[in-house]
Amino acid sequence: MPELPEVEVVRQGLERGVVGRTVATVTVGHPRAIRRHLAGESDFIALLAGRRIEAARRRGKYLWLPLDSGDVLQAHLGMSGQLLVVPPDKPAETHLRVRLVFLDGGHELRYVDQRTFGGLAVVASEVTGGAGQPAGIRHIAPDPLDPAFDPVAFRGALRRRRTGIKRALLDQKLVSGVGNIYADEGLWRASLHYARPTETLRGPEVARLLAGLRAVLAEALTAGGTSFDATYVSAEGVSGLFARELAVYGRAGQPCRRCGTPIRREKFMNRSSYTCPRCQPRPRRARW
DNA sequence: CTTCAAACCTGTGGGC
DNA sequence: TGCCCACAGGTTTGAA
Repeated sequence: MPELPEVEVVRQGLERGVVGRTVATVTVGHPRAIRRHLAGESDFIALLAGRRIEAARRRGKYLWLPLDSGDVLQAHLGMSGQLLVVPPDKPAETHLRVRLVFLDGGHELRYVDQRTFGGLAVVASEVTGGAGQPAGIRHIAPDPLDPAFDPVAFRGALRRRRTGIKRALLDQKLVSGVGNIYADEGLWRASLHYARPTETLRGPEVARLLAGLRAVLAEALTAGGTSFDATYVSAEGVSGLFARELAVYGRAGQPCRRCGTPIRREKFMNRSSYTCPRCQPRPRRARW
């Protein structure tokens, strides 16, 4: 669901809404939402109660809140997760899974998730990580907008792969934050087909792809993210406006914004891929 | 080690 | 109205 722009919008909302505040009580409404917290519900609650939230951080699609205990509250929104900062008297959402009440009696932090693919966990922060990065997400690569992102390493890693370019873009170990929407949008901007074998990519093509990804991610972030419905909203419940800027995603049959050819939708990796048949011709050697 | 399909969930919308 | 299928922005798992 949420990709880099949407998750970053949530992070910014958490920075405004919960950083500097101290947790009073925690309620877990669905055990599946904290299944990654292996020690269980009572341990999860005990590690949060009385702790002050020091910051709101993100890597790729992962979020975490460093606590004054040295632990971090880690979150992944999965396909349908939301972290909402709402008044305590607001009625419970249908899929409310976890509720954090604060000592100051102000707005609560609620984890709401229809499908529960995402969830929360309290984990020890990585000692050597510097920024207190959770140990469990060390394998997540920097995102294309991160100063730590290394384009040379990215190109090398791509060339060593034996798969199609879109599959590689969705692999968070290579580059993070990119999901189905922004992979399709980035590939369209670079005029590359999703089934292009990674090992055949030339240097300029990788540079074009990276530039396309960076541009679309930055523009989407400025617009507050992509939101087709009320599932993808900021911590304050606001929908982003980037859906109307999309070039290919969800635009099957509509004219390509570059050449007018109707956008094509295909099933790929158990999901949909959108391409312009003219701007992004299928490579002779296709791989997926 | 890499690659890939299936599984994990709940809900919505379209066709009949 | 109801039923059934396809589909939804992600990650993990296990098999090959």
